[in-house]
Amino acid sequence: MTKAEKTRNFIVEKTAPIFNMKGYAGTSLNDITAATGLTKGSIYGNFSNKDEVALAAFDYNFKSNVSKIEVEISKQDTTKGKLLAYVNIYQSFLVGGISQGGCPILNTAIDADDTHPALREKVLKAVLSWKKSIIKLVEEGISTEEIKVDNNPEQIALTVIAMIEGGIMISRLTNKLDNWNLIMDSLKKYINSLG
Amino acid sequence: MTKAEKTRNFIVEKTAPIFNMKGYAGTSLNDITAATGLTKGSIYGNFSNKDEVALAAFDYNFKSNVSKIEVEISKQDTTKGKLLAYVNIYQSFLVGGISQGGCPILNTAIDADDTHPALREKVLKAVLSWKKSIIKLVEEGISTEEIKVDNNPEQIALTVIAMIEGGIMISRLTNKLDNWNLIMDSLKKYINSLG
DNA sequence: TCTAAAATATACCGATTGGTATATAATAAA
DNA sequence: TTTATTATATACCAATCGGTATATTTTAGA
Repeated sequence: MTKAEKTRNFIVEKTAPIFNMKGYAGTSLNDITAATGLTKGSIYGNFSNKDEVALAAFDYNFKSNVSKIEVEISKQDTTKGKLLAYVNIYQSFLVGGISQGGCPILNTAIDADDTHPALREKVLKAVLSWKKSIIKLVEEGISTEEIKVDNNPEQIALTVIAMIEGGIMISRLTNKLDNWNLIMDSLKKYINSLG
Repeated sequence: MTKAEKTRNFIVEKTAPIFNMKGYAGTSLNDITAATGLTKGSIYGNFSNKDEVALAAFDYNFKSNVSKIEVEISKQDTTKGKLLAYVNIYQSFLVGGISQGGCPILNTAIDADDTHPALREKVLKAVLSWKKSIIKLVEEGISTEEIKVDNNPEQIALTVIAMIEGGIMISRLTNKLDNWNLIMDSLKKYINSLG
């Protein structure tokens, strides 16, 4: 890893939580230099513009998210167990957790939806990939007869994602873990009703 | 209504969709003057700063939301019917609808959560008031035995809100009404399972 | 219709925005 | 250790940011 690569990673790591909290328009180059201790010259020596930093920051936030999910999912050996694992993982977004500022998918989706096509495209792919992995999980559950055949895997995936992301929004806004627990209890009942 | 009051309302009406789409940091005073056709002098003659415009814009977005909800809810005479009415109302956020740019509660919650305490406080109150009105609805349903007694009204309220807001995020991002319909089908089943 | 008050427009302010040209410093190969 | 290259810092740019003092216009009451 060259010096530039190290610096690039360093910049991304330091700015990822800022972009997640303040959004694209709300994060200035001054924020970036302050968080890294570097100067503009160094930032622009490693990225061509603010957009590139923001895109790399989202990739970083999402990937560190995915890797944590894969670890937790692999610990479970049933489909329901794997689906329920999401609850614990995303709870970490509320109590400080992985990415400061809540779920990067939710934050970036809302931030970029009407303003930043390139960033929007990245979040879209992230959601579709999340959806796809849940669908795969459910289909495996159906084939092992753990999940009833009459279920629609895509509907399950979308419902799980909606409840988690909606739950994060409410619980972060109200700052009440109780709210999260109540919503996730509904999600657990939903998952348990599938088979 | 004085001239100033008219102008104030006019500014709020014209800027509300912009704040909803671009967020607080993403909306500039130039956006405000462009949308209204007025000058900075006129804006600052009616508002003391950008914050005040943003706060008024959220109030406007939320209130026009609430008034539409009240109309639709009052058309229904059962608790389940009233709860299901939310689905149709919030669907209008997807197809252009009331406020351009999606649900102002979701957008502003994500936008202001870590950045704008005053705006955050307003969204918080909006969500709590929404939650409260659903709880009231459910409690009425319990008293008329339409809803089973063993249900937790607060949990129902939080679950409904989470599914709607999560559903809006996904459906707006993917730009697929099918996704919304699938999530709302889950919500309908959930509501119908309550009694 | 005249006039005082209210409302809007003009012209400006310093600060900050994203970005760049160039000088300096650090790095790694010879 | 010298040197070419790479990487970072400095100093600057025009444009835009939110905001304001003041001039001009519009409004409404006498």
